[in-house]
Amino acid sequence: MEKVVEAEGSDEGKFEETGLETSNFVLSSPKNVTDPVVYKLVRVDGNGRLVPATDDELMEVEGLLENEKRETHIVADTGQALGCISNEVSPSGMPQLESSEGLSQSENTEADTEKLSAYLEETVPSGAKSSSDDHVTQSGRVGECLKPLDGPLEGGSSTSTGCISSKPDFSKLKGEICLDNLSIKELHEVFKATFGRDTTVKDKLWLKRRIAMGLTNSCDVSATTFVIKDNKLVKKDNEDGFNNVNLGAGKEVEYNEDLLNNLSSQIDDHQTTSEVRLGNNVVENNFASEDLAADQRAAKRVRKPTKRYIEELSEAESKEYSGRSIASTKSIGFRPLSSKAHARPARNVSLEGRTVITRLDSLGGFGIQVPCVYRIRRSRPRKNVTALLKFHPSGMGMTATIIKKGFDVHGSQMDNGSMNKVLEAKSTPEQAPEQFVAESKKETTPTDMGQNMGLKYVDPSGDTSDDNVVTVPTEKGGIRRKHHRAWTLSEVMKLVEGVSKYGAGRWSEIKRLAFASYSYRTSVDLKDKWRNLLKASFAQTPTDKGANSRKHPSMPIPASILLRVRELAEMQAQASLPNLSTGKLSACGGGSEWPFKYKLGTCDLTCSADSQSSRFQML
DNA sequence: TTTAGGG
DNA sequence: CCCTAAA
Repeated sequence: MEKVVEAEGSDEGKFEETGLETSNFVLSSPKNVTDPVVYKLVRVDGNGRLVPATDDELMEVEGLLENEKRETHIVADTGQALGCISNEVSPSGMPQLESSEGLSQSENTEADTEKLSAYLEETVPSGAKSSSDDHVTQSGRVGECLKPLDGPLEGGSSTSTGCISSKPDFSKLKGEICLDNLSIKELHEVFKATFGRDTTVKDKLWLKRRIAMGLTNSCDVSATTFVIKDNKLVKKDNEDGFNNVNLGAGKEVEYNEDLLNNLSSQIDDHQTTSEVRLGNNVVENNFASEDLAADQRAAKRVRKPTKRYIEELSEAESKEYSGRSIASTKSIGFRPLSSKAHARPARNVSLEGRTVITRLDSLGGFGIQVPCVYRIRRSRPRKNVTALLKFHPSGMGMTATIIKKGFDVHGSQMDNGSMNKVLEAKSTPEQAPEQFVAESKKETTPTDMGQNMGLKYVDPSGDTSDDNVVTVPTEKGGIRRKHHRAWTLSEVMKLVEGVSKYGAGRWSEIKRLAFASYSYRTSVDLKDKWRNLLKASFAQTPTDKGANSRKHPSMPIPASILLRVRELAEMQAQASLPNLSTGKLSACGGGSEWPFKYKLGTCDLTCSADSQSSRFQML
C-alpha cells in the first residue's frame, strides 16, 4: 500500500496557505527550490520507499492545489462563508476528497485493486489522511468536509440561487441531470463526457460524487442524492445546512466562478472588467447595424479553392524527409506513425530557439534526458505498454517509444514569470490529464525508479491544469493546441450558459467571460462547438428527453442541454428575424446593453446583466 | 482581430 | 478541429 504524499519545493511558499506543509507532507530537498513551479509528488509505499508520481498525479494535485489556493482567496474576499469553510477544511488544510476512501478501501482487500488503479487515475492528494489509522469508512464522510462555497460555480448562471424563484424562462427546467437513476455504465458515460476519459471504477457513489464534482466544478458533493441542475448540486435530502448557507449568502456566493476566473486571469488581462464594459457599450451603439449585417450574413459565402492547405501539407511532408526539424508536434504524435517519425536522430534539444525542458528519465539503469513533455497523451485512458505497442506496427516497442520521447519537443518554454502566471490561471480540477505512459519503467524494478527522484517537473504547458494536448506555442502568450480535445459536459454547459447570456455569435465575449479559465478553448472552438450542439439538438427528436441519448456512448450530451440549446437557437433566430417587431423589442430591452438581436427572453438577460454588474461590484 | 462557414 | 475569407 502506498500513500500519496506531496513533496513540495516551492521557494515562494506559494501554497503555504493550503497548509500542505503539515506533518503529512515531506518537503523536498532544498536543491529543487530554484524553480518556483517545480514541486515533486511522490508516493511512499510500505517500505517507506519513495516512488515518483506519475505526471497524472502531479498535474492533478497541482490543479487541486491551485484550486485550494484560489478558494482561500475567495474566502478572504467574500468573507461571508468563512465560518463554514473553516469547519470543513481538514486540519491539514486539504479537503478530504475521495482519496481517503479509495485508499482505505484498497488497503482492505485486493479485490479493490481496480479501484486503486482508478484512484490513481483520478489521483487526489490524500494529505488529509492521518498518519496511522486509515480506516475511514466510505460513508458520507468525504463530502462533508468540503466547502460549500464553490458549489454554485456557475457565476451569473441564469438559474443562480438568487434568481431561482423569479426565473420564468426555460433555464429552470433544463440543464438538470439526475445521476441517481443512472446505471454504472451510464455513469461511466457521463464520467467520460465530463472528464473526457474513461474510468474503471464501479462504485456508483464514487462515480456520482466524482461527476458531480466535475459538473459543479465543486468539491461540495456531500449529498447522497445527485441531481445536477445548472451546474449546481441539488440536494434532495436537506440534511446539510450548507445549502441554506449558500442561499443565505445570496448573490455573492454565486459569482464565485467569475471570481475565480477573474482571479485566475487577472494577471493576464486584469483589465477584463473595464474591457467588458467598453465592449458592451460599443455593442450597444452598434446593434442596429449588427442586425442589418445579420441579414446579409444569411447568404452563404462562396469559397475559393484553397491550395495553400495542400501546399503546406506537402511541404511538411518533404520537410520530414529532408530531416528538417519539424516544429510542430503534429507529426510526432500518434498521428502518422510512419516509421520515419521514430527514426529521426535524437538531437532536438532546442527547437526554434526555445529551450527544451528535460527531465532525467531512467530506463534499464541508464539515465537519459528527455523532454518532459508530451509524455502525456490527451483524451485516452492511459493503459500500459502493450496498448502502446499496438501503435507500432514494426514492433519497435520500447525503443521506438524512447526515441519518440526524445523527439517530442514541446517547446513551450516560458520564463518563470509567465510560468507563475500560468500556474495562477489554472483551474478546472476536472479533466485530469492523461498521461502517455509509455514508461515501461513503471513496471521495471523499483530501484530504477529511485533515480527518478531527481525528477524535476515543470508544468509543460501550463494551461489550465492540463494542456496535454499538443500545443504550438506562439511567443506572445498564445498557445494554440493542435488536434482534438474532448469537450466535457461542464464545458458544454458553460457554453450554453454563455450563449444564453451573451448571445450566439459573441464568441470572444463568451470566451473571455465564461471560459476565462479554459484557456485552451478559443472563441472559434466555442463557435464550432455551438454549431455542433445545434446540429445535435435539432437532429434529435425531442421525444427522448430526460435521459441521455445512448445512441452514441461517446457523446452523452444530456437531452436537457440539447433542449436548451434548441431553445436558445430558436430564440435567437426569432430575435434576429425581420424588423417588424423592432420597436417592440427595443422597448422591451430598453437601456440594456445587449444588442436587440438577442433581446428575447429578457428576463433571463436581465438577470444575467444583473449578475454581471454584481460581479463588477465585487471586484 | 473576430466571426462565419466550409471541410 | 483546422483553415480561410470577410468584415
